[in-house]
Amino acid sequence: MASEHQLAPNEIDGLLTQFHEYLDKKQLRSTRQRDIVAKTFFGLSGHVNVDELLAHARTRSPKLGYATVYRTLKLLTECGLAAERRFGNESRVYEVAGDTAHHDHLICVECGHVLEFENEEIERLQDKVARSFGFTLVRHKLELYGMCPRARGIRGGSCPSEKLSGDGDAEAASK
Amino acid sequence: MASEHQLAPNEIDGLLTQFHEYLDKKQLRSTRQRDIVAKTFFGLSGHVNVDELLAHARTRSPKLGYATVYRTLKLLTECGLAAERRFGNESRVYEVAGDTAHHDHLICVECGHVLEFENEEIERLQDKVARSFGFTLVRHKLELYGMCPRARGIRGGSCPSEKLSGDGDAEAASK
DNA sequence: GTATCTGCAAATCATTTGCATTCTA
DNA sequence: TAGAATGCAAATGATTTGCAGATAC
Repeated sequence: MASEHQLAPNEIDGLLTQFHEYLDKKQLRSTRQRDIVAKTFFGLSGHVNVDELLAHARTRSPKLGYATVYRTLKLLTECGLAAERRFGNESRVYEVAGDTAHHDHLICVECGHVLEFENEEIERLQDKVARSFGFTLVRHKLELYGMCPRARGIRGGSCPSEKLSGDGDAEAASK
Repeated sequence: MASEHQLAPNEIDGLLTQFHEYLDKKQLRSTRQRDIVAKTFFGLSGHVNVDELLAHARTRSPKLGYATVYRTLKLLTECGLAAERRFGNESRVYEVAGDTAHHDHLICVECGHVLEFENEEIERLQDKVARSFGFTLVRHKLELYGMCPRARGIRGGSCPSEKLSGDGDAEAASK
């Protein structure tokens, strides 16, 4: 999918430690399942949906259920290690925190493929706007919806915008 | 709600005409219910959710059902007269098209109140980014989440950010 | 030991769909 | 009149919740 790099094992451990610290602080318990869900999540890249995460996590803990995954993702989101996203009408996907801070999304309205980009200047302006209203910016969500070059020409045809993203990954047929 | 102005009757009629043209073009039928839903929608300002819209529309057509409202909103969205939004985990709300073109949202993470803003410069940059990927920008969604001044000081207290927006409308207790 | 967590199944919520009936072109 | 739209109710899909048993502290 988009432009994410797998995290290195030591990075994963770092995030897991942060998770544990959060659990401690909130006097919640550190359990085998929570660790599995968290580590599995950190090990995945890009936009992770609940089904995917559950499937992967079940290789380590077969009886794991949706409820636990949802509950754990909620915790991860609370402590900032995961970020929820929703594109168009799709259902939720989650991203690992590290990525989160500084990238936004460019979505092809024809083929649905999602690219990621960063733009310091836009971020700066966002901050400025927020401050002008007296707000302290916590996070933001910017999604650009457009037509990729192919889609614009060949309306109705397939729209392999991923060919443009430089990470050659054929997931456009999804959904 | 945010900073919307009620549309004038002639503006509403204009939009309704556009809707009819779209229906024509698609060879769909113009019906009493569709008109009622559309006009009711155009007459509401700000972020309209389906329940609200249904409730209002039922004053004119009591047996109107959810299905029709959803189906009509889908049409309105297709032809660009409505825009779907989704903030955080809330369910969908719709905005009338006119508004849509050039404003984005600033949301207080404490009190949930939503302000609107416009920023030409950000728009320009968005366009630039999209073009740099070869995309033609169709629409965008920018949401800034932050803490309003009161919330930052008085954590846990109420967060009447609407007091700042200059349109003195007390809907913060919503949700 | 006790409060918290898990896993299951049942519940909920928003949205969509099937179908008999009603209406528009 | 034929094809499309409505309104109801039932279906769906995603997410949440209740609860009995398992587990962490």
